[in-house]
Amino acid sequence: MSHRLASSKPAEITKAEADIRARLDGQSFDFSAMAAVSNIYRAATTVRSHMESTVLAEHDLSWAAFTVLWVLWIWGEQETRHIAQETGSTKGTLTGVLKTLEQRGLVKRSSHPKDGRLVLVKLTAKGTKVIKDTFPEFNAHESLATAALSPSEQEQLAALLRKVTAQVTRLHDGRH
Amino acid sequence: MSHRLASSKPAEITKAEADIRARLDGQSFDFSAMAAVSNIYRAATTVRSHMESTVLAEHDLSWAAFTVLWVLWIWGEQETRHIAQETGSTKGTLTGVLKTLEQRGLVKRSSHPKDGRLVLVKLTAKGTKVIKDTFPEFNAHESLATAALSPSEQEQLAALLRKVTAQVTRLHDGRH
DNA sequence: CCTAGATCGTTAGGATACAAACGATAATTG
DNA sequence: CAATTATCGTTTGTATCCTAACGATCTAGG
Repeated sequence: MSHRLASSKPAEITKAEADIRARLDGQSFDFSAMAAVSNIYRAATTVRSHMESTVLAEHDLSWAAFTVLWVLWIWGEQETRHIAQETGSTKGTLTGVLKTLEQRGLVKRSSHPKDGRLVLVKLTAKGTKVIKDTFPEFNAHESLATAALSPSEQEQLAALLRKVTAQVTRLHDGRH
Repeated sequence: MSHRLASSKPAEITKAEADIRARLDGQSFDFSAMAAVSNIYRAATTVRSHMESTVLAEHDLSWAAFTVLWVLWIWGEQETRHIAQETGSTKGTLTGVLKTLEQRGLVKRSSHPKDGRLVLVKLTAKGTKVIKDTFPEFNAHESLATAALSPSEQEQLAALLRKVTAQVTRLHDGRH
């Protein structure tokens, strides 16, 4: 028996909950919060590793590299700091990803004409072709991944997750 | 402007969708699937990094280490392969985590009496104390993280995510 | 001006995780 | 019983990502 808290079988979830309550021995705790958080994490790693081993591996792209190309494709030339915000990675990580992408000729870096600290990044023709070829395939796998949900459930899921992200961000920023 | 697709403001989401549809230029694609997947990933990294920098840092535990202690605490002595399944990490990763935990005196490894290939792992008294102290704090932060959702929404979220995980797992295993 | 502080991208170092190869042990098969 | 096959945990090599320190550049205040 495995993945007990992540199981989709109600009986196993109930069993897991009972095991946990027994161990906590009367202490109160928030089971639904725990179930929500642990399933967020598990779903994320499962989906990501699936995408990496299927679509992204075929096109020789890491998750981070794909995300960068996608952002540049949708919103055009961007400052590095904005790419970092959009993709949710740090500046340091981005430096490495951009270096790789530039070596492969998929993006082009240039310095900002007005502000010498900034670096602008844009897709090359080759990079545009790569993301144009990759995205439909990626999106098709996203469709498959969420195929067990109705469209309205998918939107509901996204809405719930946005609330969680916003709440945690608020907690984190609020401490400073 | 940042995190446009992850925004909790409907206007920004609509704007992002319009940008994407414009770029795709008539190609059909599954927007709700994309929104669901990208928000799963963003919520996961946000929550994880929050937990690591608050609760887990105080107790000097990594996310993986915490998960291992938790599994051992709830379900008692386990074979290594079962811990790997429960925590969703690979055997190789687990070897490293267990080595660290054993050096710190939080877990104890022993060989299976009947099957020499297997390794059994259990909490020490010290390890039990650590997880007993850490979990309530961790769970309190899980509560905070999901505080923007009602209890029923939290359960709904977990249920939707379980479906996604199960679906992707099915896709992945089904290919062999 | 010009100096002090802020901001940006890069770099360096460390932590984490995975896949593949390996040795040891069990199970299976003839 | 012998030999092949399978399974388990560990090791090794690689890739990824983060934090912190750093140099370069811009901005404000005197």
